[in-house]
Amino acid sequence: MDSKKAEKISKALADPNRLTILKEIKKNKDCLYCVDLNEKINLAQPSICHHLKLLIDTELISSDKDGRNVRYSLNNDVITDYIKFLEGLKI
Amino acid sequence: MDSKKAEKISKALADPNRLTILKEIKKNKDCLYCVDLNEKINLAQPSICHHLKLLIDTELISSDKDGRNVRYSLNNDVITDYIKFLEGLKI
DNA sequence: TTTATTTATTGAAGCATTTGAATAAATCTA
DNA sequence: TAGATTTATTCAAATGCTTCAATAAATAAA
Repeated sequence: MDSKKAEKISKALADPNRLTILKEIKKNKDCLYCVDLNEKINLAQPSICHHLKLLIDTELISSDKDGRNVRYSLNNDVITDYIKFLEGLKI
Repeated sequence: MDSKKAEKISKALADPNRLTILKEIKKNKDCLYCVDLNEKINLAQPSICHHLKLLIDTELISSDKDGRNVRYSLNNDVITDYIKFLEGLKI
């Protein structure tokens, strides 16, 4: 992973609501519908949608259309690559 | 490491110039003077100072006064803790 | 087909971050 | 001590990010 990608992922992780979304996805065993987040996060629906889009852009999560819902899941491998980048910063 | 701290570190890592500073510290074997950065980074001195302060605030780096210079060094343990937080996000 | 539900988009307000000029503070050197 | 060098601070402009109201689009249910 290059610096540009790491910068984008860092930016995606630099928001309390987006971290909450990631933790909720984990809590729901890698499967979460957008509508469930409206109950968990104190934000208007377009704001949640905006954060989800940002997480998808960085490929931290993926989306799967399921009827009129969308199911979100975590991309472990992207986090793993990001961790490798961070290990590379260490002395 | 709690979410609040992880969020701050993410924010600190979410800037190309700050990532460059960290990489330069590594390149200089965990020992870098501020004045050296002026040659490496295309920013005015107050801007570099601002970024360094931010990295110090998150404890990603430490500063040691050395005469009229300041020596910056990396805190591996904070990166390690941040990585542990990220591992905790994975499924 | 009509209505309800879920998600996405647009646009604007409010807030935070980045940047550098000006300047101050600290310390080294002559 | 006077001048040079290095780092820090203040403040304002420019830019970017977060948020939500309004609205659209897509699909399910009645």
